[in-house]
Amino acid sequence: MSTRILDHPSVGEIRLEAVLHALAEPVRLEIVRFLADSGRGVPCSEIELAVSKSTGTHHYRVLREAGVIRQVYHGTAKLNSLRRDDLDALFPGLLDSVIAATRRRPASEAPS
Amino acid sequence: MSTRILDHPSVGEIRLEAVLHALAEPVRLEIVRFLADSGRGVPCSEIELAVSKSTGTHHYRVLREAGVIRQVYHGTAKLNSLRRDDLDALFPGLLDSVIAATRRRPASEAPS
DNA sequence: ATCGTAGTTTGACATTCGTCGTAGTACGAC
DNA sequence: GTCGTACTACGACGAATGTCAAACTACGAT
Repeated sequence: MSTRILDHPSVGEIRLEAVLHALAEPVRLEIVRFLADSGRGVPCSEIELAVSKSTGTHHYRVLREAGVIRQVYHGTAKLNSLRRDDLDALFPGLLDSVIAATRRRPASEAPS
Repeated sequence: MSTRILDHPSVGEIRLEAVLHALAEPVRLEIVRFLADSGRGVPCSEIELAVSKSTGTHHYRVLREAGVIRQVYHGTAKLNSLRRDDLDALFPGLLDSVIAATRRRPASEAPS
């Protein structure tokens, strides 16, 4: 059998450092931006990343273990969504400001 | 002679990932919290950190190179201050939410 | 039962990171 | 000048991180 249920940190277990660390990476920031835009559970396969599949899996896990996203299985797909409510309650304004900044500067960009 | 003038990124050079990475570390977060509380140029020696002096220097540099703090020499002391204005302009709400969260959970803490 | 799709796990690797001690530089005071 | 204070620079070290390919598991459909 499988561990089809994924471990998520409870709200009380979410640490600021872990969240910031999770967000401080271009690939993961791209995932967060995408999830913020599409609002609902998105399968990993729908988000095109510039890295291999296993690296993608790794980044999703970092985000989940930091408490940034929620992942639930739905058949063979794994639906990802932002934990907006929890993060907003813990760190009001944090996610909003990061997402807003990410939208202004599309992904990763070179300074002028 | 000396390089008594320190390089700071211009506002346009500040990258979100670098700022988040700089903030995603307990010692650096402690420095930021301290600077936010005391408002003005604070010498490194005034902030007691749980690491050696050379490690402290390293963390100050990471913060400066990410654009989070400004450092200016004043005699032999190096005065540190938050780049609140620049960060607020670039990422409105980000610094505020991080500082607020840091104040709620003193430094680094274990989940319940 | 077979196949394909979706995602994971396991090693491996190079890079970055946080840490330290030691030696060094810059400046003010004496 | 000499001394002390404040901070830096240089290795060095182990730990963590991002990356990949290859082999694997889980599920749905045929």
